[in-house]
Amino acid sequence: MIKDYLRPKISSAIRKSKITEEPIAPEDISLEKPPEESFGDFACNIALTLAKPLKSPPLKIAEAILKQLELDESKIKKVEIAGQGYINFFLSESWLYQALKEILQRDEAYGKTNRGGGKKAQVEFVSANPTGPLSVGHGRQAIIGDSIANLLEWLGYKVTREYYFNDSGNQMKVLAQSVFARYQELLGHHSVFPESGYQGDYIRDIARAVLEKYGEKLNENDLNILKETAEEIIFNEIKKTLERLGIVFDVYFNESSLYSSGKVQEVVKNLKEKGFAYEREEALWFRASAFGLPEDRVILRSSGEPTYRLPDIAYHVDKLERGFELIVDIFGADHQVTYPDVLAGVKALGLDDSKIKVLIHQFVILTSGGQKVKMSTRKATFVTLDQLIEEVGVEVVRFFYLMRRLESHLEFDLELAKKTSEENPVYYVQYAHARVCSILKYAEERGIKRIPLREINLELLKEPEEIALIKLLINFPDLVEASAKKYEPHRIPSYLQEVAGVFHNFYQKHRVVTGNPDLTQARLVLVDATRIVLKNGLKIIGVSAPEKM
RNA sequence: GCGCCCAUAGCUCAAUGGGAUAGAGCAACUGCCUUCUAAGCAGUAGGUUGUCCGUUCAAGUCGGACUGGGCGUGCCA
Repeated sequence: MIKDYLRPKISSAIRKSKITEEPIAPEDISLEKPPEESFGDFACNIALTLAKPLKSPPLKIAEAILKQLELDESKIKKVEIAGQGYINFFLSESWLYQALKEILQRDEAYGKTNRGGGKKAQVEFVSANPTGPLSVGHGRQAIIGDSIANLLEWLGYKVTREYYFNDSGNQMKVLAQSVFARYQELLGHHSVFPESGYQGDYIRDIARAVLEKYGEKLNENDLNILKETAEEIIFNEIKKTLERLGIVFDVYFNESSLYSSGKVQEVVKNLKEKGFAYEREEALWFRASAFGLPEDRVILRSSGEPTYRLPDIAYHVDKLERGFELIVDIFGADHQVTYPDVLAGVKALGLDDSKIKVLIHQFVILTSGGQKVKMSTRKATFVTLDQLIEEVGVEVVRFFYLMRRLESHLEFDLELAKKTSEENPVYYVQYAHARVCSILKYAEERGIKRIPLREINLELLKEPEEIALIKLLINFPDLVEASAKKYEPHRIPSYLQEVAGVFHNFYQKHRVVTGNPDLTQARLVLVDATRIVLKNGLKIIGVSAPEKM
């Protein structure tokens, strides 16, 4: 990549110019895309940032650096000082053509790097307890999580997708009671629906399934059977929904296994031994305050039952023990407060909490006719993810959720989603891919044989639209790496839209299959490269790349 | 009260470790299909980036105060 070439060059030019005593490390040199084409392909602001500490005008510094720059003309054709002291670099065409070739050579692997070095990473997401179908809220997390997992894979990590759930808590008890109440209703018995019970219709379906399987003989002592049946049915639904979205988890981790394996008990013991747990008012407290947190927290209630923090700590200890070098937790905004305790707990046990990266995404705000609706599984005031998929399709759902930053509060209206789905940018990108494929097919049908890459004269690609497209395409690996490192999957859809736009623009102005066979060959390379980038980009975000639309 | 997140075009959102003239899509308006897919292209219009201070050569981006919204703040998960 060109930045990897330029940074050391600039760094060494600074050293040679002797304008500063402290050397500037290559990675500290910022290279960005200038706002305008006439400013070149990369702009470096180092002279501006050095101006202050060196007490020297930026233009003078820039000139001093420029004098010492030794660049290969086959890579950089021109360097200019502009504005208040920017150093602007202009890529040479030969470099562009070389990079373009690389796209075709690497094909489906284009954009993949090995910076992760095959290290084990884990992404935990969704992790909804099986109390009801997934809602449009869960959908956001499911798609963000899956895409981040994809990105890490493209970065060269070996990724495990994991779903953590708890089927022994109070929620599941209430679920069983809710099913029992509906079961009684089916039998025509008088029943009292639990006050905080799950009101969704799916509970009635489960009750019917229970009735079919176990007959009329169940009573309130059989809550466990009801729970297990409900859990099985709901989990199957959840898995089906996820599969429809193309999401498959490697591990479903049950919290209760942390008790049966003794991990939870071990955490308690270790915390006590290290002096980070103490008893007060018959409860066991974790000394979170020792890690800069505002207050200590209860981990074992006076009743002897653990709070959620304890198994969460044990779970993360388990993750680390499984050898993950990178652990990504994706939570909704409601978990904001809990994770610092968990990280502190991990640290208290002498483990490396820096391997754990917690990503908090903001909620989906559900509206109906302009009115905000509070989404609640218990009250069944939610739109299911299945409903949404039904209405607008998997492609739109995935793209829709990914276009936004994690911090963005996503306002969601099913009616609006239906209406705007037809205008969804996902089709814009897919259409570009279909168009590309159609051109390649047309060329093939016309009997145009693709000749070996090394025999093609790419220098014929010199129209501004062609150069613009090449420059954008070769930026793909950089983009993938940046979005992976920063956990910002929304950059991918945004970039793909840009690629589609620049391609459409090129298409409009120039014919690919022309009377000039050499030019045709060169343009087919460009079109093929576009196909590869679009396809690979869509793959990362889990959207199909249709060859026809 | 306290903590975290957000506020950018009429609407939904972008803006790559502060960087040069804040960009797309939708909606509105004007053009472009005998030629590789018009689910497309070109163009017009739309903005004091919630308000006020501050830091900086440079602020949508960093800091502070305020306004409005979301989520939390439990020996519930």
